[in-house]
Amino acid sequence: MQTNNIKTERGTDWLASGGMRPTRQRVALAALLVGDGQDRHVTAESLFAAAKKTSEAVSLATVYNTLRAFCEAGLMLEIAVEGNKSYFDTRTDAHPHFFWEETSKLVDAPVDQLAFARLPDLPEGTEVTKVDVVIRLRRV
Amino acid sequence: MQTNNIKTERGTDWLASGGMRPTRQRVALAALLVGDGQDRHVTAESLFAAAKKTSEAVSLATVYNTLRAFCEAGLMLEIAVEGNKSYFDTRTDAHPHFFWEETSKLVDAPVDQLAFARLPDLPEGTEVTKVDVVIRLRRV
DNA sequence: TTAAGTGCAAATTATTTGCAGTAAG
DNA sequence: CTTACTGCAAATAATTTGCACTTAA
Repeated sequence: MQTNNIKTERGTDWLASGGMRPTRQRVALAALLVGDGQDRHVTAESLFAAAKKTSEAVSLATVYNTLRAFCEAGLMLEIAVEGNKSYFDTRTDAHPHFFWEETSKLVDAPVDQLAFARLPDLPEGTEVTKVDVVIRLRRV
Repeated sequence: MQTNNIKTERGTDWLASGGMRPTRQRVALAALLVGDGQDRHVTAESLFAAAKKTSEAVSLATVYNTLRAFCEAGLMLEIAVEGNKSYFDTRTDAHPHFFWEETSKLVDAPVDQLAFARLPDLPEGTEVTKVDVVIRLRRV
């Protein structure tokens, strides 16, 4: 199938850009994550469920280990929005998030629409590694 | 001891302001949390450890249940900074946090020093419940 | 060939819950 | 008294790890 070839190719390129060996499992997960060129937010469980639906299933432990590996390779970022489960984002530049509390859904917010007029003075001897902004939403 | 009476009294008042019955365990935890009038950030484990050092020990399960109850009563807020453990803050107004990644320490950042020039437009049919800002720090 | 990657099941960590006993109003 | 609270131990949820097997380079 042509479509899948393209997705696989995108995934393989993405892996290569992080210096990662294209194993069968990684290629399958990468195709799910970046195959359509869109940014994606997943939990280990949600990605595991998505993989199970394809012809290339991957074990849950490998999904966990692979997401960690993608983060270490700089291909993904981990985001803390709930105290109990980890979210992973394929977009790696600094940007804010919308989070629906009712459905636990996480999406990107437009980065160009966020601007700080002022950030708090940093404590002595520290520097910022990252500023996380999570805008929590409720249906109205 | 006079000091402890004051701490206990502050804790009891705080419980009352949330409409909570002042049981022995709650009073002990409240004294640790708000006894000196300062805002405090704890995890269930850190509060459990602090309680164990006093003459009024509390079981770990009760620490968990009580922190949850304090949040439901509006006396504390839960903050997500790491995907694996929950932090609880005695300060309940909207304010940013500093988080030391090396030590997993969480503290308040001065709220008056934070200002948004612009926030992203919200998706249709939603309203903001809360905007979380976590400034992650590294020792330099 | 060989170091890296994978999958299972068992281990760990954080947290919740069932239930019998205890205490506050 | 009576209902809410507590503590333990067992249950659950999310995640990691040990180890034998497999595979990309």
